[in-house]
Amino acid sequence: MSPVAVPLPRVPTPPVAGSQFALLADPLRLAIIEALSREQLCTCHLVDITGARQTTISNHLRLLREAGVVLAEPEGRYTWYRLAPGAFAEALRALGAVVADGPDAPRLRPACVS
Amino acid sequence: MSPVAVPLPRVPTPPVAGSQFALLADPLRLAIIEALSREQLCTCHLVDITGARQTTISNHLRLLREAGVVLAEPEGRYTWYRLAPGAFAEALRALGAVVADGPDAPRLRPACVS
DNA sequence: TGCTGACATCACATCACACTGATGCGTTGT
DNA sequence: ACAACGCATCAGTGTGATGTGATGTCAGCA
Repeated sequence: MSPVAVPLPRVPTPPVAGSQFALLADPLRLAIIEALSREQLCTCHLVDITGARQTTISNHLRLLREAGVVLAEPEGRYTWYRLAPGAFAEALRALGAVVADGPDAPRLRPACVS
Repeated sequence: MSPVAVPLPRVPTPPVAGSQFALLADPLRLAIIEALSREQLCTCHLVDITGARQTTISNHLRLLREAGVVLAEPEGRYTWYRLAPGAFAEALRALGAVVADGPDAPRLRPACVS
């Protein structure tokens, strides 16, 4: 590590979008998110649906909770989970800006006059 | 459980969507993708823009190429890169199905009668 | 009051991924 | 023909993330 050396912001993208994509990248987490987008569920339901172990589900739910994309509502012995309102809106916006189903992007600059 | 134990498809999501999210999850790759969504570029441009090393950029471009989301067009000494048409459309569809900015999802089943 | 069930937390092992340096290849220019 | 350049590939390394088992906590019930 250099002593000063700020981590270097690479491109004008809200960094939260990248971390939201990371949340969606794991297949088990994506299954959890999709299930929660259809109905509120508690942990044991997700264990049944996905076939993963309770500890694994709980770990992923903690990540999703800390990222603010799911909300936990303890109710007696159970804990109901649901998607937070506006969850992944940032990722959707960033992805929409990229997909751009128009014609090919132009070549704005000459080849490598660094 | 069946004795043969097939790898167990977890949820009816095209698995390609998950891997597309994985491509978007890395901040450097996201920077490359966003840059290519605005204009076609060759490797050296991406080295300039991102500040990463040429080898690193080349590695990421290979991943993006193999995933079919960017197209390479060699032209003499240079290689122009651009986003493939319809790249990340699968991810956009999957994400759109999840975001659902309506009211909260319902509780369709009782708590944990596994 | 003691047991069971739902869920969270912790420590650990494993594994995949990203970065790097060295090297090779094809093209351009002199 | 040789050098410089753009770019790809390869092998090595370190780090972070994921799954797992053990354990702890709290609520409900007999």
